[in-house]
Amino acid sequence: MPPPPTSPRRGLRALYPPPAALFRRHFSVAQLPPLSLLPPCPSLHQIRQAHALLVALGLSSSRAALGHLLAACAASPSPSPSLAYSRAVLGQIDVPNVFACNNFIRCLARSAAGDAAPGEALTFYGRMRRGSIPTNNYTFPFLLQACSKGSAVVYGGAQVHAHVVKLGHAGDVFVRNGLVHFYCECRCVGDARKMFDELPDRRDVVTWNAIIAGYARDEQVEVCEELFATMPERDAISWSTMIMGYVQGGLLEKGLGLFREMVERGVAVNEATYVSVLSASAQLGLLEHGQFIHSAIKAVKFPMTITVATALVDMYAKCGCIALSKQEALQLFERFMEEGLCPTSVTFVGVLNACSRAGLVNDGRRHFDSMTRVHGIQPEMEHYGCMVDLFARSGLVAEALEFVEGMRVPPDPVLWGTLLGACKTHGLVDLGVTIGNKLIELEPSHDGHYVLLAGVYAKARNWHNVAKVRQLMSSRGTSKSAGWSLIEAGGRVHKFTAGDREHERSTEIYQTLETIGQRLAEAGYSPDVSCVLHDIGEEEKVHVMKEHSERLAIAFGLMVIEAGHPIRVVKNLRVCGDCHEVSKMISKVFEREIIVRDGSRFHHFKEGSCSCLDYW
DNA sequence: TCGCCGGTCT
Repeated sequence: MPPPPTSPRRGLRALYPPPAALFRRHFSVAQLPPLSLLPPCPSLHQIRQAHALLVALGLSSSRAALGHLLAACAASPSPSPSLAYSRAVLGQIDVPNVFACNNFIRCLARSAAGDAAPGEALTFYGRMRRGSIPTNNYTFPFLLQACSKGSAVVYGGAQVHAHVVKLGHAGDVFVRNGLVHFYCECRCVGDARKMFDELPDRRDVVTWNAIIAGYARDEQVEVCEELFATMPERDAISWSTMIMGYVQGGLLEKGLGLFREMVERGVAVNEATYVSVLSASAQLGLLEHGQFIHSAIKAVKFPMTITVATALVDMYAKCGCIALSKQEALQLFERFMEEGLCPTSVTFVGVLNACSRAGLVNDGRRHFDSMTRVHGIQPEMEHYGCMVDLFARSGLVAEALEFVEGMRVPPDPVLWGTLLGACKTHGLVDLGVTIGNKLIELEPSHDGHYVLLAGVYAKARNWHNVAKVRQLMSSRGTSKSAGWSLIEAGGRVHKFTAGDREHERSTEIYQTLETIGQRLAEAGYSPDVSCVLHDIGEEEKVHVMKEHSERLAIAFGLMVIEAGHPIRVVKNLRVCGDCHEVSKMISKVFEREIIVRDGSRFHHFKEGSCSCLDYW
């Protein structure tokens, strides 16, 4: 009888000897084949596969191998969900060496700022010192990165600085850059500058970029400009940092101008630049500009990374024009999910924010759910904020409150502020008063809280308590910041305050306001004075409101901005209800698109409606 | 094994 044919299984087994034996034959332990096969940014799944191979190879307790596994965790694109895993890996090493420890600190440093993990890095460093595990120059950049994450570790960072000096690493450029970044991050740009000035020959382009970023964060744009002009060499990051400096300092047009210069000079535009410029477009509400950048990204076939996609989602969410593209952000999100990109927690802020602005309650619920359940992303305050805003604007105040109850962290003042805004809008006086008083207690010098609380009372026409809140505010030494509106025309910035008569064309402006008033009255407008918090007569209130700064700016815009072009106004405070209504009507009656960026969001007034869907 | 920039809730 002939022997039975070899089954495929047996054939395979013949081809592949047990992996451990194969690998032992071809590689030494130091070469760590399973780990060297990992891609540069491995997913947790890929890391686990490599780990399984290590076990099969009998390397599951090798200090070197486990150290490399930790390095892979640190480089993983989603370190936060794998933190438990990193801890477990570290726990497998009897006596961790400096390499393993450094990479574990890096894992901790890379987790979300709100987590306890960055703080834990300092504790862990302390254990290293006490356990006589040596530290090296690699330890400190990671440790400082962790310190930069949370304000709770500011003093820890200063202690780390002392250790850097004591242990002789103060000359290391990487360590110095970490310190400059750390001081900038905790708003001590002066200390960062000391580091920067101290050893001029221990600086590289990163040091310059870091200090420019520090001044940018501090809104000291002139210093940024000076440093940018004098730095010995610039890379793409220098350019995008300077662009960001302009954007954060409110000099948005200048930022976009520098971007143009960068492109003209042939500096390679990188991911950060696209993100900066998209952010500038978003903040300016320049939908068309943002779309132009989007098409440029497509034209040069720039890789659609998660970061770029997120910036696009953010831009579309913020610029959302009424019918045109309010759901573009969500469509984009769906599309890149289909392409298999892995969203980050920031992506979800953009997505949830888009849902909130578009009033899409069910989509918001669905995305929030998939974020936590499918992607394992722990919600942060920003996500909660979007959800609360979403519920509140849809009138689901009870659900908003229930949601707050179920949060894993206590609400921050911003979130309470969202709820207070909802109380004002929906006329929930009792709840509004409770929250308002709580907020004033939390942040007594924040003028916005008093204004909102007074607004709650004003809505109920309780002028007595409106006056009491105003008194309380002044007795605390807090005053309502003066409102102003800006408009750009003829290459100049024109600034208006309420009732302003300083402008050279003031007479014409007030005549235009009269004309506006007449035409709106013909269209059926009647003023809503509930936003005026002074205890004055109704007639006087109408008068005060009529001269709000944005009305002067819009009137001026109607005079000088060519027909067919939108009127763009930037205002520091939030738009009042009546100015909002008036702007809507002007957009219809005068057939003019008006774009007002107020203290909290954009309002695109077009054909009688507003992109904020009347909730802000 | 490293650092700098960029996207986030009223």
